[in-house]
Amino acid sequence: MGIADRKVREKEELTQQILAAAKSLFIEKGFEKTSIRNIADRIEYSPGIIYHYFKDKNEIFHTLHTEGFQEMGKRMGILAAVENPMERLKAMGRIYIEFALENSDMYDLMFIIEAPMHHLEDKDDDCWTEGSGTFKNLKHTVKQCLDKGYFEGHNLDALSFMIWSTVHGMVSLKIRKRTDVIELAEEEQIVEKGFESFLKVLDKL
Amino acid sequence: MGIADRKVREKEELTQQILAAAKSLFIEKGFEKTSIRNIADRIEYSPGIIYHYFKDKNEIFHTLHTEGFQEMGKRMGILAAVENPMERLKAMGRIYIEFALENSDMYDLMFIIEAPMHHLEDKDDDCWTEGSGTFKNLKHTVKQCLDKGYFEGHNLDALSFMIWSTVHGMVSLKIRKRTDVIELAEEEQIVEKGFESFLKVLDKL
DNA sequence: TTGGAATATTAAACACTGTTCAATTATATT
DNA sequence: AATATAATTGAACAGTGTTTAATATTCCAA
Repeated sequence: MGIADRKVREKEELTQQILAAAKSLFIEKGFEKTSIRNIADRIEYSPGIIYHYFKDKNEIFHTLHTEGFQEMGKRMGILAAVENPMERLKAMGRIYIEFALENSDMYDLMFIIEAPMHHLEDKDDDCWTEGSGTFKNLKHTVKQCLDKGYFEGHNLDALSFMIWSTVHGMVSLKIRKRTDVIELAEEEQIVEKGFESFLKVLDKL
Repeated sequence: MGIADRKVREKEELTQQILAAAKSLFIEKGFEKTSIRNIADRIEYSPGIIYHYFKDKNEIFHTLHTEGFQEMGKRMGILAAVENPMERLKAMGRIYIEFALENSDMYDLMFIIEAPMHHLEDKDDDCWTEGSGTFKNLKHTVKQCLDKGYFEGHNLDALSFMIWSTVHGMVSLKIRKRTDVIELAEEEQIVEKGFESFLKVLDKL
């Protein structure tokens, strides 16, 4: 059935074209300001066609969202090699920030943007399964730190959430441009500097 | 000049009506999904009138933004009474979180939303003057802590930014609904629990 | 090779959006 | 009461997401 195969391939190709166009437009103009017509223009098809490949605009976002978590998961993969949980925790933070700043559009999509969370609320999609998987990994590492005697007197859930919040807070303030107004000496490196402070804090715990 | 006075008063009244309607709609539906026609409907005027009171939709946002910082500044006012900088820092965090969760719409407007930062970039409006003022206050308190021997080995700017990021991260994850997907035992109180962890961390520094 | 079925794609339409502006209504002054 | 001024309107423009009937293309069997 070579023909059917080719058709599947062609359909897949257009799907990828739509996703690529949508992604680059989301980066350029943001989710809200990207229109279906914009996407259709870029791939040189009529707007209607998009609704034969995706239910609606949110589903396009949703698909990219999932891809984002997969990319992040891939990057976190190397952490398995790090034996010491404290070192792993620090490396996790570094990779997290690196990913966020290098793919700020994706990060925005994954952790900041408002649009389509309701999509994920009821259905347990792969998407936030990945997402909560990432958080579970963090918790796992924090747990190992606790077991080793670090972070004495801390609650696992609360501490894990706080750690996540710290790195998320830094990158999201940066991404949403709340750092350049704040009159800091080295605004450009503030996230890196902040992360160094974060590492120092971890060492003292 | 009683007539002119009344006219000014009436104009001011309609301005306030527009702002009140816009605010409540922003809370209900969010900034993007609130239309000028929605606002006009609520105050029972035609859409056009709004453009005689505000330059555009962004200016409405901008005005509310400023009000948000004023309200926050007011709340931070009581901190002047707290002598001990460490205690003041903790209280600051508590007030910040309290404000953010009680006025999540405003907080969203002030620190998360993307829309109209370009408005503030060139002009030095009262708005982010207030905003950076809040951060300057934080820095001032952190400085006093450093002077008292706390936070040894830390850089002022970096540590202040990290502290701000931690509280911002917690409330923004909550506001943008990234906490209810994460499968935590007590999701409802996670920000409070996280803040307790934060306080414990401060004590160990 | 051709006819018909299946599929892919389109263009037009619907109800919405922010914004502008000429026309209208209401108010104030002379 | 007539006129000047200010406030308000509603229609229009160009854009949005989405649906759908019509069209174009591709496929397979006769």
